Amino acid sequence: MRGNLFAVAVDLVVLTVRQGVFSTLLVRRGIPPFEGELALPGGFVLPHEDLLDAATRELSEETGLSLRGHHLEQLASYAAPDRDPRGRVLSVGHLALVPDLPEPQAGSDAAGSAWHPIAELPALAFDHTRILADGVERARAKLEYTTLAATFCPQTFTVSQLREVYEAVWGTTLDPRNFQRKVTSTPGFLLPTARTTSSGRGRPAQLFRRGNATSLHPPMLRD
Amino acid sequence: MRGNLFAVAVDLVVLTVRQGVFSTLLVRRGIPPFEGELALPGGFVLPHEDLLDAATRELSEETGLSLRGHHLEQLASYAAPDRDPRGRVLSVGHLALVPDLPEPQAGSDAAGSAWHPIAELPALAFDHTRILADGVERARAKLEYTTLAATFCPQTFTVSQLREVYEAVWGTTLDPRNFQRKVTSTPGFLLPTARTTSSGRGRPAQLFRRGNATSLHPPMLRD
DNA sequence: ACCTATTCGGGTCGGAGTGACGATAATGCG
DNA sequence: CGCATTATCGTCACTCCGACCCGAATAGGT
Repeated sequence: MRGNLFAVAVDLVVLTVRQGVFSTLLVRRGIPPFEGELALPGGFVLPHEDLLDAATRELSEETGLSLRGHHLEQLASYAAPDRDPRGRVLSVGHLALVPDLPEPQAGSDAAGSAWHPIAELPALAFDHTRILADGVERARAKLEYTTLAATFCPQTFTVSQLREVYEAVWGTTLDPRNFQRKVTSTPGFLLPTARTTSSGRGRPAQLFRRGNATSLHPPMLRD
Repeated sequence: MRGNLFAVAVDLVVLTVRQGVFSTLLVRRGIPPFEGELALPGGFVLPHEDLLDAATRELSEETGLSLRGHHLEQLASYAAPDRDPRGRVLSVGHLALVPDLPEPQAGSDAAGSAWHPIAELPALAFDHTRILADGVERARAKLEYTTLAATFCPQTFTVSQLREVYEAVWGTTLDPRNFQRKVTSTPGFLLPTARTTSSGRGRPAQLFRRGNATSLHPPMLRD
């Protein structure tokens, strides 16, 4: 085997919708390079570790958040020769879609971590701005033809909450009646439960659970 | 930087349609491990090389084929700890879609290379069967909502040739009249030229060139 | 108790897109 | 010349979507 060796890292684009705002999780770097700057959570893969395991572990170490039961997929790999001043580092970007989680805790290599709205993003370390943009675009596209929007919702949720997820992620507004017809007529998207949304004004809404369906045919149209 | 170093390789899923048969390019390995077995073309990334450059170079070295002007995109990374008996190797899979190219030539590290129909695939070295399956599925999905089917065609082609691409890749049959209506009514998919398909039986067909459109809204439906 | 704002959710209507399929045009072949 | 073959246009019914109306069910104010 030739001797051209790389360090391999994983970086995570963790997306959520909190209080109607499409947001991502960023850490403030506690060590060089880019010390003190914002970056995606992530770190180096261990010698006998798989990529998804490394992503889960690094997120837990840096923010205290667990991805158990949540959506996690590989995004793409980034390996420009000069993307890391320390040397040749290939980073495998990952995308996680989670419901509104608790506030993150500071951990190893990170001076702190917090949720940031996608709409008002600061500059990030390394090429993380590009990785984040790719993750956001992947998430926006996947809402069109999959049922992944429900992964942004709590375990039971209303049609309106699901609609607000689409509106937050896409930055659009959707007609509530047409949206309701679309999602309730898709078999396996929503499982009905007892209606108990006494909170808020207006007529109480029925609560649903995620169904088994994963794809959406025909797709939901973005505007 | 921690000392957990990987060798990084690129592997290529090169897909084409030749004589109506959906096919891929495989090499017979000339060196261990898996010497003598079939594998995807690919090899290690050089110290200052980008991933797409490495993919283009490796394909040229192993088969003599050039990807200039053809579609090439990153597919996914594969990094299971035991995927290569030589040690820790991360491979970045790539997907290339090309028209009917000349027969490949044998090159470095390869005892020979040839086109193989997707429908009757032998077992491949490493985890290349999985990488190939991911590439094939990506290609099939992309024909639905992009105009990439035209990248399988020569520079000028008829609507029937384009339809045969869809039929070969999807393994289905499509109604010629509805297909014609769909592709000719999509702005920017096909650019008309002079009609000259005197070859073959039946009424001569108009020749088209690829247009500037990249996405297909609404998508082409697979069956 | 009543009205009103608000939200949920069922329904209608027209247009775009598609599948199924008929009809016509333009060639090669016997 | 007849006929098979292929390309291309056209028709019709159906589905799905966007725009919109209206009733149903609650909270809050008076």
